[in-house]
Amino acid sequence: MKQSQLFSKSSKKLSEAEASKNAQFLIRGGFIDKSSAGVYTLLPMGLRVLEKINAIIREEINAIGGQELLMPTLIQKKYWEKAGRWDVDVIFKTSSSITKEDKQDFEYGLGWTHEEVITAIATRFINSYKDLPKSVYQIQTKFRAEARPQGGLLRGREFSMKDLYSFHESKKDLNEYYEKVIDAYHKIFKRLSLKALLTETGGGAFTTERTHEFQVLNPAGEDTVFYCSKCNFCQNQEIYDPKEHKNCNGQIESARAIEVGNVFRLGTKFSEAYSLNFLNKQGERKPVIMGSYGIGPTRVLGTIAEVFNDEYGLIWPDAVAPFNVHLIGLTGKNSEKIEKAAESLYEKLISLGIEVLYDNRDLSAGEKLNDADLIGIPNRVVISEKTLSKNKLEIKKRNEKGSKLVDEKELLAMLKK
RNA sequence: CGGACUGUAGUAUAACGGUAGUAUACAUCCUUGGGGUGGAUGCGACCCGGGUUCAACUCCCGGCAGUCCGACCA
Repeated sequence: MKQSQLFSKSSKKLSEAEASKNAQFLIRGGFIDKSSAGVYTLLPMGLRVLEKINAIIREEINAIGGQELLMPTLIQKKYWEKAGRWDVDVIFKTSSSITKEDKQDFEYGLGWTHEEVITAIATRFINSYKDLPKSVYQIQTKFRAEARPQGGLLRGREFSMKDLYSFHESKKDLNEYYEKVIDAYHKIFKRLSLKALLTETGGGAFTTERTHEFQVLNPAGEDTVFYCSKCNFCQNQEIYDPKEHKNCNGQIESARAIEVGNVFRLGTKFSEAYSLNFLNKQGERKPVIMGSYGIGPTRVLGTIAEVFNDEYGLIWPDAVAPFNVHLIGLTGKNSEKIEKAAESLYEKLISLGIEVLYDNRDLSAGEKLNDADLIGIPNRVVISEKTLSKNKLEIKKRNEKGSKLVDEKELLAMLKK
């Protein structure tokens, strides 16, 4: 991608009112654009990052047998009513009926979660113990009428969500799958370079049992967790009980944290509301036992931006960076020569399958270098009069201080790693 | 949803009851050429509705929108 052709531009200043770091850097860098409170456009570069996050999530969820599907966003009133979730604060409702005569049939709520829809669908396909277990997921935009969106991408009214639902014949089978999902989530967050603590918390309205969420320690988080510096003990403030920290002499500390994922044992709440039953081996009719598991990719994007940055801008981890290489031609007096060299390196990197953002704009060195810091691509490669005269290239890692002069061969070897 | 504050060029900001200023971005030109180079010219704005007034971007009321604090948060 040539930077001169990029749809977005970076900007130097942003309203001081925009408090969160992730919003500041993502908006300034041209990754997202704020449309209204809690509602954002993902600009081309932001979408590239999001798609990389999604790809990692898909790989790991597919690996535990999740099958991807896509449910509707417009969900009729009757679905919500069955489980008693039509009159909730967070639901966005269509403001008026489509036809005056047939009002009832045309009331919709925008999907803020999909337990009701997936359960209704499953009644068509799950009838026997032979049909179990099953698990399906989607990555879709969710809508929630949050009273106060805040923290940039951390809490929005419209956001993307990977929601996975599983169906089981027994509690035991659910519990086994629950552990598998926890494993998969650990892998996902590790690949995303996020240190996510498996945290015990309450079950909300679903269940009196404990459930789990994945929390990334960060001051921008809305939750407070208590965790042990030695063992895996970690509890949300909501349920924290120091007596439960046993067999370990580690110190308990508390910190703010961002919830990037959660796992729930739904039990039979929805299967009973929707008569999702199956016949077991003995021919007995039983409600299907369900689980639901969420990760918010846009919130993950915001979290990564919130965690990986310095005073100059973002520092993307390799796995999700919008590009691998930011190639900069510092054109000057000999601009033709430099442009030519940069252009040919650009073509070469592309032919090798390396994702490159090539800054071919006619700007001063300072502007280009500052922009590179703001955008935060992991490898910065500079071609200039100085490097050209030595027949070398300069490479600098965004997360390291010094730069190196190397020849093309060495550069390619470094990038292949 | 309660409380506080704020709405001015694409963006960020200033002043003023009477001609709306600056920076940046953008356009053209000159200059500079490894950390937002310097300069010239140009383009471009008072959230909406009502009220007070000779006159409202400015004061008052209502709406809408935003930010922050709190409550809420599968």
